Amino acid sequence: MRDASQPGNRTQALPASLLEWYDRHARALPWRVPPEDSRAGARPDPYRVWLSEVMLQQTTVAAVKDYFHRFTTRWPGVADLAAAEDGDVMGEWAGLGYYARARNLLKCARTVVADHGGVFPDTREGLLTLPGIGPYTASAIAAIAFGRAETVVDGNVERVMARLHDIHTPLPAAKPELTAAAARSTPADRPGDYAQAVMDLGATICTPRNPACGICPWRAPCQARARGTATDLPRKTPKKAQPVRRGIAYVARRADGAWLLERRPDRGLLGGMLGWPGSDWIEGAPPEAPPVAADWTVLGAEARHTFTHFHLLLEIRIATLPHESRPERGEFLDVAAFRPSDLPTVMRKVFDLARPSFDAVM
DNA sequence: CAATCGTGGCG
DNA sequence: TCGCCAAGATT
Repeated sequence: MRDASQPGNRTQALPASLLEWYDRHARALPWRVPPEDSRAGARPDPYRVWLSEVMLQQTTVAAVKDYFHRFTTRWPGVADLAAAEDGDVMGEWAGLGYYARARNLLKCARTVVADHGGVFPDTREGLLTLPGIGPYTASAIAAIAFGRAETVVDGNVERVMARLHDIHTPLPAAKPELTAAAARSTPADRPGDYAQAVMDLGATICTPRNPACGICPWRAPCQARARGTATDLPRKTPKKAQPVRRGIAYVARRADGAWLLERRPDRGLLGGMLGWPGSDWIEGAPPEAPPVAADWTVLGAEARHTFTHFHLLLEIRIATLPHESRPERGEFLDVAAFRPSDLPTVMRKVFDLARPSFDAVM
């Protein structure tokens, strides 16, 4: 019997067995066409595929679902999104994280409308020219929305390939090797379903911890399972410890109830998002940085938050301001215009800690 | 290539 | 409590 995982085996037994599994176990998702419809030639809306793939970058399906529904309800097509106000899109994205994605989402929508007649390019190469669309997303859209036989490599595919072929090279150095392995088993038929099948497999069976090898459709050809190395793969280069940074956030309310907020610059951490005026976040003592001269009260509780590469401890100071107050930084948002849900999570934490103190007085 | 860039869940 | 992890892109 031949080993189906060996390169050079062109029987395509690997995609066939996985697609058979996918036909029975595909998860129903709002941006997805069911496998039976897909086999009949149906394809999903490229706009919805693009939006879902951008939202899913480094983000779980569970976290994305509500955001996807709100975005597609408010902006049903790419032209609707392209015409949206920046602040509305950033506010709708608030809480999902990696806010450069939202900035690039808008740039991309506007480019598609302005330079492509409102129609997404239907090739990987064409898609790669658009903001926020990298190697993974370009291949995913080309395969899923346009039926092109592109190789889709995300974290799931890397893990599945590392185990299937028992590859011990640590990531990210192993990336080319894993991509080559994935390319060898990408089928010309149903490439979009195949890509989603590998990702479903990685998300539900070939999981990072406690993989369910016993019920895996690829248990027979899997070399890591045969050698007992599955849970050790893929190997990764160790990452360094995260430092603690400290800062001060200033929460102020005017006598008429308006809140003092600030739009952050379009680059860097939380770029383009609404937030409370504050100091820089640094290791060591946080610098004073009040947006306006006032009688600032130090709040007892601090906001704690962990970002990708540091922990943050935010001291909170609050003040009520007179009508004639003219802050050096930030702008007043009246009660009707301020939605706490427009804030990124760290800023919403600050708000939740500070608000009771205002409720008591106002 | 390595660093930057969020958040929530889970063992 | 903590580290790891999730359908990565950009610089």
